[in-house]
Amino acid sequence: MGKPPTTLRDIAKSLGTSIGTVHRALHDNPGVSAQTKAKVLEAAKSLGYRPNLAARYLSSKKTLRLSVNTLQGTTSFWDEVRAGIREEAASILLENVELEFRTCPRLGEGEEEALETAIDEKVDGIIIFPSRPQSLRATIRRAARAQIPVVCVATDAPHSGRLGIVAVDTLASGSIAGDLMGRFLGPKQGEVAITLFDMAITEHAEKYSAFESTLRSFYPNLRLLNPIEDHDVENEGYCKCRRLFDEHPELAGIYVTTEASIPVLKAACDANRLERLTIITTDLFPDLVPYIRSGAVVATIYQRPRAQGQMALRMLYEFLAEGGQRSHQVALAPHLVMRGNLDFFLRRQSQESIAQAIGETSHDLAGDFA
Amino acid sequence: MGKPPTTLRDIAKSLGTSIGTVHRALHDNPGVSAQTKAKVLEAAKSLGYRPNLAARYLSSKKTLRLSVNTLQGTTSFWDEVRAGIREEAASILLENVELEFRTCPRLGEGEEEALETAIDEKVDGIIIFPSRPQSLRATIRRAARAQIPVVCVATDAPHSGRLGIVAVDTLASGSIAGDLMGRFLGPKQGEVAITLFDMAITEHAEKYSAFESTLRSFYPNLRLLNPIEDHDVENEGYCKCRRLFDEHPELAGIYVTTEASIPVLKAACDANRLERLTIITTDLFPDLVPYIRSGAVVATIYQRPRAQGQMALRMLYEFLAEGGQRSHQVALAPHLVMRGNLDFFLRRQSQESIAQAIGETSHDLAGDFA
DNA sequence: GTAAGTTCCGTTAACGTTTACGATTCGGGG
DNA sequence: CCCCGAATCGTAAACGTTAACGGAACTTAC
Repeated sequence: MGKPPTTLRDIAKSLGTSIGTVHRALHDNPGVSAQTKAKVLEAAKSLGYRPNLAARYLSSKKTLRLSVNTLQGTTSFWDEVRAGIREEAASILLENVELEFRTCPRLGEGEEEALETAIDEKVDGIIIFPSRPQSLRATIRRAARAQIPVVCVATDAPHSGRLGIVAVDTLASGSIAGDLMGRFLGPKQGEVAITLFDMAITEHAEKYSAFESTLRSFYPNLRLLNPIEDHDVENEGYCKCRRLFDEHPELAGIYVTTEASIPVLKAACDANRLERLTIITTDLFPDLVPYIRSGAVVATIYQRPRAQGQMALRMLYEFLAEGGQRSHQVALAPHLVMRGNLDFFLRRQSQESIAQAIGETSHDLAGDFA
Repeated sequence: MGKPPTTLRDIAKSLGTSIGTVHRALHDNPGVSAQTKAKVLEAAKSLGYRPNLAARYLSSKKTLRLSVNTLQGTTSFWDEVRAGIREEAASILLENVELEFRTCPRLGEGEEEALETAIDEKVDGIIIFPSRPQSLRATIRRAARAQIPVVCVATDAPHSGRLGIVAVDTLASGSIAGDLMGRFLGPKQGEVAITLFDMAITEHAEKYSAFESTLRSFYPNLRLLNPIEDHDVENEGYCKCRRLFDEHPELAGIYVTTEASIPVLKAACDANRLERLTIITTDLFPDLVPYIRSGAVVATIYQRPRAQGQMALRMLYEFLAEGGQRSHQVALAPHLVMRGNLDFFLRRQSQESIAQAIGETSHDLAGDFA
């Protein structure tokens, strides 16, 4: 418990060599024979050496450059993600991170190029939203080979060699939506629909599957229609939903998983179905607020963009700082927003943007500590 | 942007004095005249001096001793809180915190003494659950006067000079419960009950008020009965509920805010009312699981004990490390657990306890955050 | 056989802060 | 006048790591 930690000097003394050699060996810098290097590594392990980060930072003072490759976005989702990243970066005591934001204007537009320039400029780590996971896989691999850790946020890029992933738990999201839908609609027979971005994206397929399986096992009176894909194109979502409403005049509920929920709501409004539909949406942004307040949207599943950003930065930083042994799979629980607690979440968001406008992290007014 | 930060030496040079004097002045150590001290402080401010934490830690290597004064508890709630604290402490890169746990066996039993010994032993900071806020107020004041920051968790101790408070948002909890209750019960007339610990505790009174106001504004068909207080006494909760069920045979729903929800459920079971009641509970622990799985409890509002612990430790540490300017009022959004997403939360908890049994911090599905 | 180049390794000065110790002044009591 | 203590300040050695430099040994090339 109270043993002083082993230092480079301890290792050097135990081997009868010098501090410089030990340092070179541990960082496989050139200038040390394979034999002594092996000895050093062994001694380090057996003595339980762990680098003193304070000393390291003090000595080298090199800052970590992190690239944040995300989306402009049509809602405030990605602004919140970036705010979370900034906030977490600011709360690091050793102030040794520098953020570089590379923001794509539209879905998939130039995301590969942005990632490539980040790699070429030799940043120390990358946080990325891989909107087209399969087309980015090769480039993420390239980063991994260049020893640049990549953390995915919101969407995973499987088999890409990425370091980790932060996202909302799809199972929890889909099944809470299913549970609520089932309870809200009651025991009558009925049809339920779901809209999503694209079944080819793992997260969306999983949400669908969780929603479907919850309905099937607990609410067999409800029949789930085939999923509607909108590919984040406003018109596509609107048109498909209009047709859906025409073809299914008895539709009882709809779960909108897509980021672009407004077109769906517009379609429901234009089809004069807003009142008779039980609508559950995803995320929270200004345009959605009136629908929630009026009760047209009974609930929305908030994906906690800020927490996603915070966790992503934290994961990356811990890895870079100490070779982080923490989990690299973070699945956040979604939040449920309804009329009653809507103000709580709005207050939060606005507090954040005010604080951001002031330029620093949020201050406290009620601190009566001397 | 790229300016090197100002150091003690910079201040000393600008005043033509020495580094030692500057240091003494900044820490109001004895041995420096009032005049030069003022000059140093002014120069420090005007040069924008901020201490280099890495150097400070490297040089002094004193560790922060933090006392964690919580409850044994009848559920796993407080175990989770402590796990969150431990986890967050372990993730601090400079490993300079030492935790001392002072755990009271029962509610309010010896909590004042525990706090006093923590103060007397001159710990650097305290995380506390003030189960009887008013009776602890004086002692917390004493800590504040002794320059020991105190962070309250789960319950606030107002006007006590405490540094900060971490808790679940009562407004969000109470009103989401109200919203769900209203939607679940539908448009029929009906009576709804609520149980809580004690209306004298701010948090519980606020939850009641939020629940009540949500019902009143959105679901006027539901009538809320007077709150039932159980004071965390098993028998009291059970008996009062039995009487409630006898006197209100048409009761439609009940919101159980108390930590001890099992007695209430037992009462409902013994009164043969489990199926006809819509029950919303609080928190998540093993004994509650079968009720949720069977559908007897439609939903439970999870207070995120782990996140509360994490945030509390973080708040305390940031204050001690850098004089933390962050907000000292953290209100967490509660999580909603239902049949569908129950497994997600159970997986989380069990993984945590496995990791804890192994002896270190959680290596997997790391947590909930912010 | 010397100059130059390699390969390996030891030494040392930083980094910014804390802390212990030494130096200087000034007043006053002997 | 000398000594002592108090008050105020300067100096220097740590803390553990990095990075640059220099030296020794040993090869290769002329």
